[in-house]
Amino acid sequence: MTSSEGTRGGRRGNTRQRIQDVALELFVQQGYEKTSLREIAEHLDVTKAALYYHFKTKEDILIGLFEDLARPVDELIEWAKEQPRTLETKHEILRRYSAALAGAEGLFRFIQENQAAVRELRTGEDFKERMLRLLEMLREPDAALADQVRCFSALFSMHAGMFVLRDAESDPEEKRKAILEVATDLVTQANAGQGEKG
Amino acid sequence: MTSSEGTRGGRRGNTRQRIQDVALELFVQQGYEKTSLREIAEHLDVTKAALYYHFKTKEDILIGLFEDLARPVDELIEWAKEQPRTLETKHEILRRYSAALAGAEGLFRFIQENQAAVRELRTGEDFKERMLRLLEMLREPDAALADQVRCFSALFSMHAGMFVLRDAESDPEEKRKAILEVATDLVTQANAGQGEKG
Amino acid sequence: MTSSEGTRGGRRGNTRQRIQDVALELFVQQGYEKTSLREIAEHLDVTKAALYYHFKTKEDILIGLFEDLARPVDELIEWAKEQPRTLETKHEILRRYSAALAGAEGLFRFIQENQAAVRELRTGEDFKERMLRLLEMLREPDAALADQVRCFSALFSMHAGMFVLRDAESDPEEKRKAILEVATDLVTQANAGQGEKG
Amino acid sequence: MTSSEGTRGGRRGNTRQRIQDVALELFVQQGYEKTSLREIAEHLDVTKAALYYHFKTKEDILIGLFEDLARPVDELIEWAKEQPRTLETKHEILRRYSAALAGAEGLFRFIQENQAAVRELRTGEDFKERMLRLLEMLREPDAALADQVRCFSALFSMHAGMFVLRDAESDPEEKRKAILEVATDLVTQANAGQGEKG
DNA sequence: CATGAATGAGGTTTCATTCAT
DNA sequence: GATGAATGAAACCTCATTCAT
Repeated sequence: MTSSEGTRGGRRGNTRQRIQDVALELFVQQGYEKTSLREIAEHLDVTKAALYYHFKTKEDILIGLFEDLARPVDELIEWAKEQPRTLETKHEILRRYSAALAGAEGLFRFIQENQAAVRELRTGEDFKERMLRLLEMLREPDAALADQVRCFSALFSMHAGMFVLRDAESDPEEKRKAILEVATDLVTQANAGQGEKG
Repeated sequence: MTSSEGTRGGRRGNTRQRIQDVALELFVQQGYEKTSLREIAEHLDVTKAALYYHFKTKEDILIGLFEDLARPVDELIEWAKEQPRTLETKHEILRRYSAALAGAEGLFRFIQENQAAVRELRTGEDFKERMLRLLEMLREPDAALADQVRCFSALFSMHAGMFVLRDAESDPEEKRKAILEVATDLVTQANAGQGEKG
Repeated sequence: MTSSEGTRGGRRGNTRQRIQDVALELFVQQGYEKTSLREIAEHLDVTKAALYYHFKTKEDILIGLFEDLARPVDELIEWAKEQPRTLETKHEILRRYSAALAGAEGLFRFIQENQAAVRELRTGEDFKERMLRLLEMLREPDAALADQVRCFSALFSMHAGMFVLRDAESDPEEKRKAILEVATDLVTQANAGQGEKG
Repeated sequence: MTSSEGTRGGRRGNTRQRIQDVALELFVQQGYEKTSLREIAEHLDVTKAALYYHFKTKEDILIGLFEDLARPVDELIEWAKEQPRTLETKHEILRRYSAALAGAEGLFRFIQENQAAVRELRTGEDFKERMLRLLEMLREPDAALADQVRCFSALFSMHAGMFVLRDAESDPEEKRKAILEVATDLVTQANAGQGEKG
C-alpha cells in the first residue's frame, strides 16, 4: 500500500501521520515540554513551518494524538452501556480495555508520565472523564470504600503495568495476561465484597 | 526565634525552606518544566538572583526536595532489611510506607505526574531504585507473574490512590486506610499464591 | 454580465476585485502590516496561493488599490492645469476634491493611518507628489507663511475630517459640506492675505 | 553630567531611557510594526533579552513613550479646566499646546503616522480621549457644524503641520508661529460665528 | 543575603512566497 | 483559476544563568 516509495523519499499525503508518529515517540521519550518542534521537524527532515501547515499549534499535535486514542475507548464505553450490569460484563470490559491499551501503549505511557502537561488540555479533561465513566461501570456506587479502591486499582494497574514491568523477564503478551488476571480478580473481589457490606 | 543561628544547622535563615515550599507547590500545580524561576521568585517576593544564592541550579531545588523525601524511605528500607522476610513484615512495610506517603503527598504526586522530567535526574534514578528495593521486599522472585503484578500493584496504588480518589466522598484518613487495606490484601494474596505455583 | 470579457478590461472574473475589496477593508481596520495574506484569503474563502494568481506580491495588492484611487485625482489635476489660476478655480478644485474623497473614504483613511507603511512604497511617493501638486495649485508661492499653512490646512482637514468627526451628530453629507465650507474659507483668506504681504 | 563616561561605554542607569529614545527614532522612521526588537537592540548594542528586562513587551515600550507625552497634555487640560471659558483662554490653550507639541514632535509624528498600530492600544485610546477633551474646551457645543470643523481643524493642523511643511523654506520656529496663527484665527472665527447661528 | 542588569540559547509562532499539480 | 504542501526568514518572547555591587 505505501510501497510505491523509493522514487524520492515517499512523502506526500502521509506527512500528518508521520508528524504524529514522531511526536509521540519523542513526547514519550523526553516529555511534552522538553520536546521542541525543532526536534520533531529535524527527525522528519522538514522545516518547523511544515509542522504548522498540518497543525495549528504544538498543543494541536497532542490533541490529534489523543483523538486517535479516544475512539477505541469511546467505542468500548458505548458497547458497555448496552450490556447488563453483571460481573461477566465487567470482566469483558477489562478484557477489551486491556486489548485497547496494548494497541496504544506509547500514548498511554505518555499520558501517565506527563499528567502535568496533559492536565490543562481540554482534551486531557475529556480523557479523564472517559476514565471515570469506565470506572462507573466497574464499581457499585454504594460499595465499601475498599471495594471502590479495588476497582480503581484494577483500571490503574492496567495503565501502569505495561511499562513498569518493562524489564521483567517474560514476554509482553504474558505480562498483559497477568495484569488482566489481577485486574479481573480485583473487580471480582469488589463485587463479592458488595454483599458483605452493602 | 531566628536568633538561634550561629550554632549552624539550625535552618540558617528560612529562605531556603520557603523556596522549597513554594517550588514544590508550583511544580505540583504546573509541572517542573512549566514552572520558571521567575515565577518562584515572584511568589516569594525576591529576585531570581536570590534563588541562586541558595541553590546552584533549578535542578538543585528539585534535588533538595527529593532528599527530604528520600530520608524516610531510606529509613524504611534500612529497617526492613533487618527484619525477617515474613508476611507480617511485609504488612508492616506497607503500613509504614503508607504513613510516609501521607506526610509527603505533594512530592509524591509531583513525581507521579512528572516522571518525564524526573527520569533524567540522577536523583530521579535513585528514587526509582529505592522503589524497586521496596518491591523486592514484597515480592518473591520465583512467584507467578500474576503475583508479581499484585505486589507492584499494591505499591503503585498507594502512590496513585491519594489524589485520584481526591474528590471521593470520604475523608483522607479513611481513604488512606482503605487503600492500605487493599494493598495489604494484594500482598497477602501474592504470598498465598506462592504455594500454588512456586 | 461577466460575459463582456474578451474585450479585455472587463473585470475578467471578479475575484481580483473581491480581493481588493476585502484587502482594503482589512488594511483599514488593522493596518497594512498587521493584515496577513492568510487573513485575506480566509475572508474570501480561498487559499493564499489563489491570491498569488491575481497579485504577484502583497505590495501589489496595495498598488492596485492606489491605482484605482489615483485616477480621479489625476483627472482632477489634469483638468486644473488647463484652468486659469483664479480663486474660483481654486474653489472648484476643492469642490471636486471633496467629491473624490467622498467616493474613496476607506482608502484615504487607510493612507492617513498607515503613512509609515505607505511611505516606502513607490506608489506611496507618487501619491504624496500628487498631493503636493494639488497644494501648488491652491497656494501662491510668495504668499505669507501663514497663508501657505491655510492652504495646506484646507487640504489636510478634508482628509482627516471625514473620519474624525465620525461620531458627530449630523449626517455624512452635511458634514462633508461643512468641511468643504471651512476649506473654501481658508483658501479664500489665503488669497486675500496675498495682497497684504506679497 | 553624563560625562563620567569614557571608562567603558558609559551605560548604567540610563538604559531604559536609551531604549525609549532609539525605539522612538526607529518607530518614527519605519513605523511600529516594521521595527523589530532586534533592530532596536542592535542600535543600542545590547541583546534583545536586555530590552525585555526593562520592558515586558514591545507594546510596553510604546506605552512608556506615550506616558512621557501624556504628562504635559494632562497638565494643560488640568490648567484649562480652572480657567474661564473665554476666547482669550482658548487662545492660551492653543499657545500652550503648540509649545507642548514642539517638545515632542517625534512622538506626535509617530502617532499621526501609525494610527492603525496605536488604535488598539489602551494607551492609544487614552490619548484620543485627551484630544477630545481639548476639543471640548475649544468648541461651543451648539455652534454651527462649520464652526465645529474649524476648531477641530485648528487642533489637527497643529499636529500635522510640523512635519508636512518640513521641507518648507523657513525655520521651524517661524513655521510654528505661522501654524499657531492660523489655528488662533480658526478658533476666533468659530467663536464669532457663534453669534450668527446660535 | 540579595539585587539590578544583562546574556545566549532556544522556544513557539507567523509571514510572504513558491511550485508542482 | 486555484489548491496543497512546503520553505526560509524572522518575529516576539522566555528561560536559566552570571556577575559586579
